[in-house]
Amino acid sequence: MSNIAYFPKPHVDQRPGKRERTKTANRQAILDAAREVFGELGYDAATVRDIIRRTGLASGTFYNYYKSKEEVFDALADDGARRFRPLLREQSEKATDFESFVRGAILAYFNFVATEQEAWRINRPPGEQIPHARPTPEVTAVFDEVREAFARVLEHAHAPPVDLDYLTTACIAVAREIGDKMLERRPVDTEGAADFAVKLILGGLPALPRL
Amino acid sequence: MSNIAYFPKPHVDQRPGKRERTKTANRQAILDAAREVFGELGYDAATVRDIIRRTGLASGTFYNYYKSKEEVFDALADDGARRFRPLLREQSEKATDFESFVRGAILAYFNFVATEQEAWRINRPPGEQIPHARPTPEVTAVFDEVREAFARVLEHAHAPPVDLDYLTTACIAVAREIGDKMLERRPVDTEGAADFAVKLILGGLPALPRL
DNA sequence: GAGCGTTCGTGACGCCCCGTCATGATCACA
DNA sequence: TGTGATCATGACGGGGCGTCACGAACGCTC
Repeated sequence: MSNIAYFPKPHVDQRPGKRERTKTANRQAILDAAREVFGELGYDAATVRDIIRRTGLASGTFYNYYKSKEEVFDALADDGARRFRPLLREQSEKATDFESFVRGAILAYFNFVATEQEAWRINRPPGEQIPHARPTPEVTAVFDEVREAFARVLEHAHAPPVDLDYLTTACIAVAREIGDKMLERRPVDTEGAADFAVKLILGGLPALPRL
Repeated sequence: MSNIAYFPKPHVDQRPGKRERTKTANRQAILDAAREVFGELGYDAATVRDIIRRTGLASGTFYNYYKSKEEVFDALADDGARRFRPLLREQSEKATDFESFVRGAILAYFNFVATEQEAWRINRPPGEQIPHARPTPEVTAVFDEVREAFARVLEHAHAPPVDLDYLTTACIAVAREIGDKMLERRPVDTEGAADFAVKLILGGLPALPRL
C-alpha cells in the first residue's frame, strides 16, 4: 500500500513526540499506582516495589521519575493541592465578604475531600496513619492563597489587623481535622460540618487579639 | 568475709528484683534512644538499628520490648500524653468556668510542648516530617478528658448543647497547629499564642450551631 | 529510509535493614 | 547449691533498597 498523498502528516506535529507521551504516561501510572497502594496497604507498609509492580514497569524505572516513596507521596499531595487550588480561587473571587468566602472555601474543601476519599481511600486498614502533608510547593501555595484571600477580604471590610499567620493556620487546622472527623461519620454530612467550622471561625474572628 | 548478721536483706524486699529492674531500664533506654534518633535523623530515616545501637544492646533485644519502629514511636507519643495528662487534669479541676479552663489547658499545653521541644527536638533537619500521633490509649484518653471537661463545664454553665466531638476536635486541632507555628517563631511566645487560640475558641463557642 | 546520537526502560547486583531463633548467661526460687 | 525460667545475644535468611551497564526505541539529519 502506498501512502503517497494519503493525509501526509504535517512536519510540525502539534502532539508531543512519543518519548514525551510515554514519559508523562509513566509518571501518571506511577502516581495512580501509588494512590492505590497507599490506600490498600497504608503508607508505612507500602514499598516502592509494591507501587512499581502494579504498573508493570521495571523497578529501575521508578527511580527515573521519583527518588523515593516519600517523594511520590509528596507528589500525590502536590497533585491534590493543585486540583483543589482552582476551586479555592473560584470561591475567593466570587466572595463578597468574609463570611461568604470562609463558607464557600470550607464547603468546597469538604466536598473535595469527600470526593477524593471515595476515589482512592477505598479500604484502608483502620488505625493506619498517613503522614501529615509536607509543605510541597502546591500545598504551600494553597496556604498562601488562603492567607492572601484573608488579607484582601479583611482589609476591604476595614477589619482590625490580626495575626494572619495564626489565623490561616487555625482555619486550615480546623478545616482539616473537622473534615477528617466528618469522613468518619455516616452519612457524610459536608453541609453540617461546614456549618460548624464556619460558625466557629466567624464567631471567633471579632474576638481575636489585634496587632 | 562472712556476711553473717551483716544487715541481712529481709526476705520480702520492697524493691523489685534485678530482672524487673533491668527490664524497665532497657525499655526506658530504648525509648530515650528513640527520642534522640527521631530528633536527629527524622522519623523516616531512622532505623531500628540506629535506635538499638545507641543503647549498646543487641539488635534482638529491641524486639523483646517493641515490635517495630512504629510501635516505639507510638510509645513515645503515649509517654508524652501520659505526662501531659496530670497537667490537663489540674486545669480542669481548678477551672471555675469555660474560659478559665480553656485558657489554662491551652497555656499548659503550649508550655508543655515548648519544654519538650527543648528537651528532644534538638536539631531536626528542616522539612522533616513527624507522623501525626496515632490514637494510642493515652492520646485517646487526653482527647476524652478534654471532651468530658467540656461537657461538664458547659453543662454547669447551662450552655446550649453543641456537637462535642466536633468541638473537641476543633480545639485540639487549633492548639496543635498554633502550637507548632508558635515553636517556629523566635522568641517562643506561649502567652501570645495561647491568647490567640483562646480568644478564637471562646469567641466561636456562642456562635456554634446547637443540636 | 538509512545512519547516528540520545534518551530511557530494564533487571541483575551489592548493600543494608528487617525480624527470628538457637544458644548461653543470669536470675528467682527452692 | 541446684533447677527451671527468663531474657540478652548476634548470626542468619529474606527481602527491599538504589545503582548501573546494557540494549532497544526514538528523534533528527541527510
